[in-house]
Amino acid sequence: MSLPHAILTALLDEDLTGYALAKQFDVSLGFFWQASHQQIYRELKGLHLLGGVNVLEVPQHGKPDKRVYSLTNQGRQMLDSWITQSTRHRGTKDELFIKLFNVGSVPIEQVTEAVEQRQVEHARKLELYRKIEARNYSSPSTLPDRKKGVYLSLLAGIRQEQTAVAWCDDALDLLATVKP
Amino acid sequence: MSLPHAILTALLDEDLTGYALAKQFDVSLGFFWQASHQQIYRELKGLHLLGGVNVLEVPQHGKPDKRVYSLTNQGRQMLDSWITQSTRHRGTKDELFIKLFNVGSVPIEQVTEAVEQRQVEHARKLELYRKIEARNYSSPSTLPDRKKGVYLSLLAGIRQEQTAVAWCDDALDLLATVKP
DNA sequence: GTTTTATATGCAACTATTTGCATAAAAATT
DNA sequence: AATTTTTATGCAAATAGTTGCATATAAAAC
Repeated sequence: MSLPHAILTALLDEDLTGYALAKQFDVSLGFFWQASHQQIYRELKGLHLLGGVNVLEVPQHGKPDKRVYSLTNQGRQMLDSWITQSTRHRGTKDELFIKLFNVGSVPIEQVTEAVEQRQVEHARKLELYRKIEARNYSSPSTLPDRKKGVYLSLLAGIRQEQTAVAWCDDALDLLATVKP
Repeated sequence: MSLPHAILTALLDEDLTGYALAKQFDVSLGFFWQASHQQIYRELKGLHLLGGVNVLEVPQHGKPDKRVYSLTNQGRQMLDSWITQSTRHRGTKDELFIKLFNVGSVPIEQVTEAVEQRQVEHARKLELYRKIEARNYSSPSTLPDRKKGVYLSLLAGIRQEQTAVAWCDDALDLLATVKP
């Protein structure tokens, strides 16, 4: 039930094609709610049927016609009423912890390797988030209201990744004491 | 592809019925990989077909027969080979951030409320984790190898929740500056 | 005494998500 | 000149996960 609203949210600031939405998801909202282009195209169709978005078909030569989607008033209302509904929280779902639960029963090197790889991923993401922060949110005290939520999301991402990187360090230390 | 391995992992230390597995998931592995009892019963059937688990049918009066599952050598091998496979990392998927991306376009009270509720959830989980820590992991330096991974998972949980609770504080501060 | 909770299993239907495939041309790179 | 990437759309199938239902008893709480 969230993807449609994520799409409507992405359309708040600009009109976008399905393709552009997918790209957008890769660099901002997608940090917190990923979606493939197939999913997005499917949902856009659904949202159009429900009247949440308008389509403007822009003919192109050779390529398939561009379909530029924009938010309707009804789409805005959908967001408004969705916001009031209870936010459901999915717990963590992470294979890495299942692997950790196997420590002592399986070869330790593989688990250690998994944690090392994970640390690299977290470090990369942290670096990326920090770059975005430096570029767009260097003075958070003067942010316009419209950007405060996005900034807070980024901040959550940064702290999550920091915590994760630090935990990987400690985990690797303790895993090093496990007999093979 | 993870739930079967989560189940095999839970069977490492003790034989369990589907029902007991579901309960187990609610208090340990399930902090990091939740599953409903319907899912678990379904997967157990599949694992039995694949030879990963044995079943012992224990007749009972009135209630349906108890089916106690135990790990087979093949099940152990499944875990061994799964451990070597690359760990895939699902990014965050959290509605709350979609709501935050709406700040400035929707009534702010609702978003604030969502963050407040979330903070309560995180605080509750943190408290629970700490209790478990105090009860079972008070001296992490003398832990047997078999428990080190579980402890590290718990530690990750604790740090995640701490980070989240603190972030909620800061988020509420900034959201308080948004005009309604 | 009645209601609720815990034990114990499972099917069926629905919703959500992922993966694989398919097309087609412009633009950029090698 | 040839290859790769980017733009742009979408179907179909498979996998995963949720929700609703169904059954049935014992034990505990009210």
